[in-house]
Amino acid sequence: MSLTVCTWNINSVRIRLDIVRAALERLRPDVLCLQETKCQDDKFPLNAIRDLGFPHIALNGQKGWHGVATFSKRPFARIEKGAFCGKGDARHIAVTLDGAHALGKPLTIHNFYVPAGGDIPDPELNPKFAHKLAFLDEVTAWPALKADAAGDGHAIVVGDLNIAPLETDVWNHKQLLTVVSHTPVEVERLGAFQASGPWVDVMRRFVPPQEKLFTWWSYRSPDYTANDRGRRLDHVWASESLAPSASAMTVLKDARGWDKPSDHVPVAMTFG
DNA sequence: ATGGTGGAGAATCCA
Repeated sequence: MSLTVCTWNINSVRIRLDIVRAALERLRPDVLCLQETKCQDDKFPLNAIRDLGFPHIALNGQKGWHGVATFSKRPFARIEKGAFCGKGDARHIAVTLDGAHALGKPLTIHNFYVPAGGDIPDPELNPKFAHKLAFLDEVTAWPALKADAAGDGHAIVVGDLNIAPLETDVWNHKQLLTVVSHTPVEVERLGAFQASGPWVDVMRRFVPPQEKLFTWWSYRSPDYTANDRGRRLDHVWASESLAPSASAMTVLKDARGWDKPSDHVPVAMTFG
């Protein structure tokens, strides 16, 4: 008995239902967390998702951009939507499964879409970068999240965190030190967020920090396989109580080469 | 130093 959680920045859920189906057939998750759904809740393809075997659907969407959604084979005992930085941005949803599953305890899954931060890595010059840092600070200080990490149940943080923290999380560490997603100030903020749980970076239990590991390849390159210029922007963190149960991981790199791909690929983590 | 591509949704804005 096990439980698999998958996270994927889908970059528009409505135009990629076919590859959502394909990824589900490959990964067979119990829970799928999507980011960048780019879909208002009242326009969400609920029936298509139910037909894929996910009767329980939690939405936090908005028109045009951002948006997160979590689908589950098991019912939700609780759904919570965080609002950060005084904005109405749809960048978080948390669901709690009761203890009637393989892990035997209530499980809360936080699904995040952290602001990308624009192009200039200076909060004085670039309000988007300032927003990214402020968002991370607010999440780090969020009492509900810390309580989940330290609570009696299990907890997971997944999502597009838009930061590649390790040297091996980017194709060229030195070259990307000044590129938003890998700058020291962001990496420090992400580290503070991770330490606030504390949360365990379970992906790196399967691929050691000495080895490169990517989940995103830019659209702005004609061939994503050329020189493998990727970054690890998507993450799975587990509470300390849950981390030892992580038993398998798949980064579905093939998905970057599918028809009409997202620029991110799905990451599936099995527990138990 | 720049531009490269892709989605939303109606001109750019965002990634």
